Amino acid sequence: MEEKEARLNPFHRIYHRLLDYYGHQDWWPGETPFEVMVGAILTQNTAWTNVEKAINNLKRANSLSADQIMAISVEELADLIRSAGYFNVKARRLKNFCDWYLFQGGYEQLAKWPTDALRKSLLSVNGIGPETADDILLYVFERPIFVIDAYTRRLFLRLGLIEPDLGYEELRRIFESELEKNTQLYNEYHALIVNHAKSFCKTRPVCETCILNDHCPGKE
DNA sequence: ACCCAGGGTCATA
DNA sequence: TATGACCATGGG
Repeated sequence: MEEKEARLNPFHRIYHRLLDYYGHQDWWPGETPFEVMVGAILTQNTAWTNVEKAINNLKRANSLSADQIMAISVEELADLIRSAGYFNVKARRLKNFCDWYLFQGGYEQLAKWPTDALRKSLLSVNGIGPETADDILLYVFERPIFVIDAYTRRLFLRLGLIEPDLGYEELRRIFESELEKNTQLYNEYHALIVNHAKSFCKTRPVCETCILNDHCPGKE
């Protein structure tokens, strides 16, 4: 390994290895900010492929807007997002979110908010927890917030870089203090972690930590 | 048939 | 504050 890489802390080193291996991810998938926000709610504990179908249904029904989601019944909405799982819960969550979103004046108004206030307000919506809020803050409002998900936790635990029993906010604080506060960096990093988790033992002939850790047990 | 997926809420102790 | 039950589809 080059001398340059050796100077980086582990959190930077893993980032560069992932980026070298998988390349630029161009996240979040979605054509509009609103679509990204809907996707963030629909993908809660759910495979993305199931979310894509739900979003396509909403598009085909001309319902992928806050106004339309508020206009149709919760049953109708649940039917459209059926493939995303938890459809009754998520239909209510989408309505809760759209109600909040419209009341706050939509994207242009929300974009003016300071990050702390915006995060608190997002978390006040029933159905939006820390990870969903941070997806929206990072990928829609382009704030330097590091998203912690189950993959991040698992990977860095296996790499021996974090303790097992840290809470969401504690982990976020660690990542945000180990890395410079940079929206593009956090955007790419989270996307790389998710991509890595999906492909490490399926399409790639390596175990999860092989390409990231010089002492990976899977390397024999 | 089983396991997991880009979580979050609510009831209970 | 800390667990556990619950939500539910679709692919491996």
